[in-house]
Formats: sequence, C-alpha cells, structure tokens
Amino acid sequence: MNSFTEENYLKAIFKLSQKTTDGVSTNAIAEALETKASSVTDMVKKLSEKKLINYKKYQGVNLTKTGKDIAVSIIRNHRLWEVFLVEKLNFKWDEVHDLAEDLEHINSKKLTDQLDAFLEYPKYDPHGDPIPDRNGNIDRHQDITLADLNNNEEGVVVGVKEHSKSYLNYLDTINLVLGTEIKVKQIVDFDRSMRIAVNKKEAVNISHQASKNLIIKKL
Amino acid sequence: MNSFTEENYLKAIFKLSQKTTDGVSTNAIAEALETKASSVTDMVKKLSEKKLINYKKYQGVNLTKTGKDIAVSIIRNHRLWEVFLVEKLNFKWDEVHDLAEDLEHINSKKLTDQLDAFLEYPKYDPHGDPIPDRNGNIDRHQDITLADLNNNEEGVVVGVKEHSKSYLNYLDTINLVLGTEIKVKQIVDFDRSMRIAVNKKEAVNISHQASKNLIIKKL
DNA sequence: TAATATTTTTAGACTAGTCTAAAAATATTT
DNA sequence: AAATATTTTTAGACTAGTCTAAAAATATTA
Repeated sequence: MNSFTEENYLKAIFKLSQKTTDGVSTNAIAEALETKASSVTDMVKKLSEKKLINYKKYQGVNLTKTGKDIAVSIIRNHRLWEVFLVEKLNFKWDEVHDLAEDLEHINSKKLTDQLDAFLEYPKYDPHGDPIPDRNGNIDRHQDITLADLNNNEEGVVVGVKEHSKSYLNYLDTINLVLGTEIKVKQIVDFDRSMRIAVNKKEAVNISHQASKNLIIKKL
Repeated sequence: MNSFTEENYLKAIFKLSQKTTDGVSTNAIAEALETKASSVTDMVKKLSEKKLINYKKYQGVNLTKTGKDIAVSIIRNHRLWEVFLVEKLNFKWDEVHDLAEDLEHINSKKLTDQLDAFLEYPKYDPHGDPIPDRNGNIDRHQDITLADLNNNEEGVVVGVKEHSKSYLNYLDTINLVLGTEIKVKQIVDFDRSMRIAVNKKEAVNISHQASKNLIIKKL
C-alpha cells in the first residue's frame, strides 16, 4: 500500500511526463506539488526503492509500468468522482476539484468500478478530460484550442486546459460550458483577443489567455 | 483542521462515552483503536490542548461540545456513505465498513448534506444504526435484542450490535436481514440458544452469542 | 492499612515526510 | 575551456504519531 503522499507524487510525475519526452526533473515535480526540491529527492529515492519509478541521480525520473498503473487508476478515480459530484450531487464544475483530490485516494477497485457502472461509464469528466477505462486506457483527445481557430471557423467546447476555480467560473458567466457552440467573428491582431458568437447568439470578447485554454472540436 | 488520526480518536471516545457515565479511560481508548496506552496519553494531551476533550491526568477524558460535534459529524458521514454503497453501488452490508471508514474523513459539509439529500434523508444505515441529522441529533433506538424475547414472542430485525464481517455474513446465510420477522419457537435452557421461525418459514437454531447481538423491535 | 496489581504517564527513540543551508553536479555563457 | 549560473543532492533538524521500558499514580486485595 502507498501513502496519499506517494500517490500524489506518482500522479504529478505522470502528468508531467505527458508533456516531455525525457525524464521528469526534480524541480518540475517540486513546483507541481508546491514543495521543495530536497523533499522531492527524498521521495524519489523512496519510490525508486519501491520500483514505482526509474531514477538515476541528476537524470530525472520516469514511471515504471507499476507506477504508471497506479497513477492512471488515481486519475480514473478522480475523474469519476468529479462526474458523480456534478451529475448526482449538483455540484458546479468549479467546485469539485478539491473534493475529488481527497476522494481519489480511496483505494478500492470494486468501489471504482461500481461507481463507473452507476454513472453509466462516462467517457469524460465535467472539464472534458478523458476518464481512463478499467484497463487504464486513456482516450487522448487532440489539442485544438479556440485560439487555433481562424476567422469565421466554428467549433464546440469539449474541454479546458486550465482548471482553476476563477477560470471555470468566468467561463460560466459568459455561458461557455461543455457543448457550447462557438463561431469566431473577429480576431484582434493587436492582443490576439477574439470576438466570438456563443450558441449563435451574443458576441462576446475573449482574451488570448482565455481562448488558448479552451479545447475545441472543429465543426 | 484535524488529522484523520485525531478524528478517529474523537470518534472512539464518543462511542466509548455512550457506554459509561464517567470519563473514558486511556486503556479503553487504546483497546478500541488497537494502539498503546502511551500513544493515547500523547494524543489525549493534544486533543485537550485543542479543547476538543477535557482531560485531567489519571482521570479519563470527556468530549467538549466541539469535540462531540466533530465526532457526530464523522459518524454521520460514515453511515451516509454506507447507505450509498449499499443502495447505489450494490455492496453487501458486510462489505461497507472499511470503505466508509475512509470516506467518513472527507470533510465537506456540502458534500455530506448533498449526499444526504441524494439518498433521500435515510434514518438508518444498512446495519440499522441511526444516522445523525445535519444538526447532530441522533435518534437513539432502544436496545431490545433477540435474546431478550420470551417463548412465542415475535419481533422484527432492526439492527445489529456487532458489525464484524463474519457475523453479518452469517446472518445473511440464514436470511436474517433488516426487516426480517422472527418468532421464538423454543429457548434451550442449557446454552440459551434459540429455535426461531424466520419470516414465518423455516425454523433455525441460533446461539446466544448470535441472538444477543440482534436488535429487535417487538411486534 | 500494608502489600500487590493495574493503570497511566513519562522519557527517550523511531519512521514518514518536510525543511534550510551548504555541497556537488550539470548546464550555460563568455 | 574557464567562469558563472542553475539544478540537484546531501546533511542535519523539525513535527506528527507511534513504540518500549521504566516510573508514578491509583485501585484492589489480604
């Protein structure tokens, strides 16, 4: 059995290793977990002992098969709980992250699989992130963002790349949720902000900072 | 915020204080939590510092108002999660304790209350234990057990006093679940075992050990 | 009430995880 | 390639929670 702390390290390493080809650096882990590099070194030695990661001094780390399986199953838990909270308990999409962060560590294959069935095998969580299936397969969807669209192109919101409360809340206020249809009306050269039509109705202005974090499926 | 460990101490102290008029002893807590008396002394000092219990050396402890509120809310969580697991995720009543033991520490008033609503405000958990309401009121039901019934008396199973997997599982095998009707057919003087009719059908034999842990409402 | 048994507390040590400060290794710049 | 900057590791200390062994307090028995 692994502690919550160990599990959080594995999850962070997994997510960081998605973004890079070679080993995940000590500093990157430290930043992700808001801890110090020296603490990371200590933990990384421990996880290496347990054969959950491969580690050579100064070389960064990579997950082993076992380590990756654990990380993915925690992510599966996290996303399923988020669906539960939103669909069944009426939480908003900006309220569920912290709770799911706790719930994800409840360690029971049976619980996870029964929850999955109860929710009718959802494919995506409330932020559009794909939910790994019980074998750990993740349906990686492509990364076109609103910022990649050209003038007059249309798309549907399928996810977000930024999960902060403030961002999600802002999207809510301008009626951008999963499934919303968007058409680009104007791209402002100066600051790369966009004027967009939301669900064929009102045209709102959205900053580049905001548009580049909105994952879109082109229509 | 309190650690899981602190919460488990509060819960144990609460349950022990139900069974006694005066202070809960160090040894009793140690036994309940399967730890050593010296560890209990340490923790008891800490909880006393935090004003969650009253403690005077060698005198045993009692919960303060705040400590009691915390303990009750954890018990509320525990029992609501048990209902969820059994009603919604198809767990058996002998499978839910350990999971609920983890889930009970997820600390969110909103989560608890939404779960309560989702489950339609259940009054009892799958073992017949009363669920405290959101104000912490517990509907203490009386303690008549099957062992208290006389010959030819009838009752309905409303709970159990023993929560071990093996006991619950045994009850299942002889079709004794919540709501089962029982009639006492014979009381064996020698070992105080009973011959009982279950749901007006088959007559089975049940030991005193087993009958005294079955909470009954007389008919 | 004196002797003995039991319970509780104290003292000091251990583990997991964290930190700061300094040393060692690696990377970057000139 | 030498000098400098950055990253990573080490060394040693701290906290929460636990333990063993011994001392102190309380309870029981004769």
